[in-house]
Order: sequence, then C-alpha cells, then structure tokens
Amino acid sequence: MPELPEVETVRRQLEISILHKRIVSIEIRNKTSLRQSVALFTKKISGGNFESIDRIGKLLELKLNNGSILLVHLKMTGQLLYLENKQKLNIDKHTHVLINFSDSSILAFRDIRKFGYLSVVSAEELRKTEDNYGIDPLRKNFTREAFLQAFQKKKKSLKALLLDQKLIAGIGNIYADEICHISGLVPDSLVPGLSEKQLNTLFDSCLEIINKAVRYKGTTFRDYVSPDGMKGNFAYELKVYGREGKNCLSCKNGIITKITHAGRGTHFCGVCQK
DNA sequence: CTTTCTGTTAGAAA
DNA sequence: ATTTCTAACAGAAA
Repeated sequence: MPELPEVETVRRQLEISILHKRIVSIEIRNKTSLRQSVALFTKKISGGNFESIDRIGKLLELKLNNGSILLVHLKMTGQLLYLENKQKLNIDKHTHVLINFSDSSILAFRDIRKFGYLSVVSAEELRKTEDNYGIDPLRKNFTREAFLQAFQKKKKSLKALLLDQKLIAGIGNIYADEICHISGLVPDSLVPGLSEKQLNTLFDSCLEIINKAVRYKGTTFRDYVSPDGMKGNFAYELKVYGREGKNCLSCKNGIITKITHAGRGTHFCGVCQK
C-alpha cells in the first residue's frame, strides 16, 4: 500500500516520537513478519535506542545506537503505529510486533496481509541493500541527468519503468498513474518512442506529484494510516487512480479508462494523454 | 456461495 | 540478460 509519500510521512512522525527512547522489551506475535529468528532479532535491538531514521524508496531504515539498523518494509498493508500506553486497546490480531519503550510508549507493526517485514542488518548489509535501489526523488542524486540516464536503452513501457525500483525508488501504482496523467502520456507508451521533451516533462511530473503527495501526508485509499492513526489527504487530489468511468478532471472531455498493464490496474484519460 | 481485486516485490518462468 | 508472471496473504467488493 504505502509508496514513497506515505513511507516518508511515517518516517517524519517516528522521528519526533520514538528517537532516543530505550527499548525495554519486544513482543513477537507473528514470527513470519521477521526476516530472522525471534532470538536473534530480539538480541540485536534489546536495550538499544533509535538514533535516526532514514528511508530509501519505500524502505524505512531505523538506525540504532549499537550500529545495527532496523529495516521495515510495509509492502501492501503494513503499518507502523506509535501507541501511548493507554492505546493498548488498539492491538488486534493483525498486530505482529511490539517494541516497548521505557516510557511505556510502543512502536507497533501491524500488517493485515503479512507481506511486510522487519529485519535487523549491519551497516554493510544496508549498503548492499541500497545498491538494489535506484534514485530516490527526495534525495540529492535525483537529478534530471540521472533520470534521463536511468531511462536510456530501456525497452519497457513508461509505467513499467516508473514502477521499477532499481531505476527510480519509491514510485508505486497510484503515483505512477498520476505522474503519467499530468505528463499527458499514456502509461503503456514505449519509452524508446518518447521525445527528449516528453522525458523532461516526466522528470518534472515525478517531482511535482511526489512533493505534493508528501505535503498532503500521502494517500489513503484503503488501509494506510500514519503512526498517529491519521489518513493521508492526497486521495482527494487523485486525478485518475480509482476514477475509472468518471470524467477527466483535467480536460473535462474524456472518461477515465482502466486497463491492466504491467500486471497492474492502470488508469488514464484517452483524450488528454497521448 | 464463488470469483476478482488490491497500494509490493522476490523469485520463477519465459 | 531482460522482461513478464506468479505467489505470498487477508479481506472487501462484485
């Protein structure tokens, strides 16, 4: 579910709620949410505290004072929730991991579909993991030159490339469709057929959509909430995603079409996107 | 009731 | 080597 803007919203909220709190205990209610054994996971983070929180693409990196890094990927339905002690009533059967802090607050990992995971890694392992990711729109290396270069010699469709985390890190199904829309390009057009000008427009659109969605604290289409339980407001700004059969808000003439492309539901206006 | 769809991506298959 | 498809899972919608 969460794409870059949602994960960034989670990161920012955790940054102001859990840093420098001592981890006093850990409860694993579903061990398949961990990438390693319960014993090893517990040993590596017990007694520590989080010093900083970073993110690449949709992956959260919670840096501990002992040098380890807790990686969290939310996949489709994962949530990281910050709970005060009195909010323990919110803990349900989908809440798989609880990290208890010395002030009685809790960082809870909840995940209905159980695709998400937590993994404690070393600095070296983190470096290798980051090697699998392309440029992140909120990092300094997301330049026009790097963007154009990432698309060089690729024969896939526009949408397939936008979704490829090895090229651009953080864009998912919702934002890929929105980016194509404001670029005036149909998602299934082949990238080798795009002009230099169109690729430049695409670069601008990526930054425009991602930055706006971050300002709106992400999109809640179904399950997503930030650590304080709040929904994202970008759902009200969506122009094509989830709007099949409705009129195009941009050109006022077309009707939003939905097709399956690159294995995903794909939405666009056939009138103002070419 | 059954079938289809869903914001992700690792790994298999082609 | 590169691109496409499927499985992992749970639940809502059709």
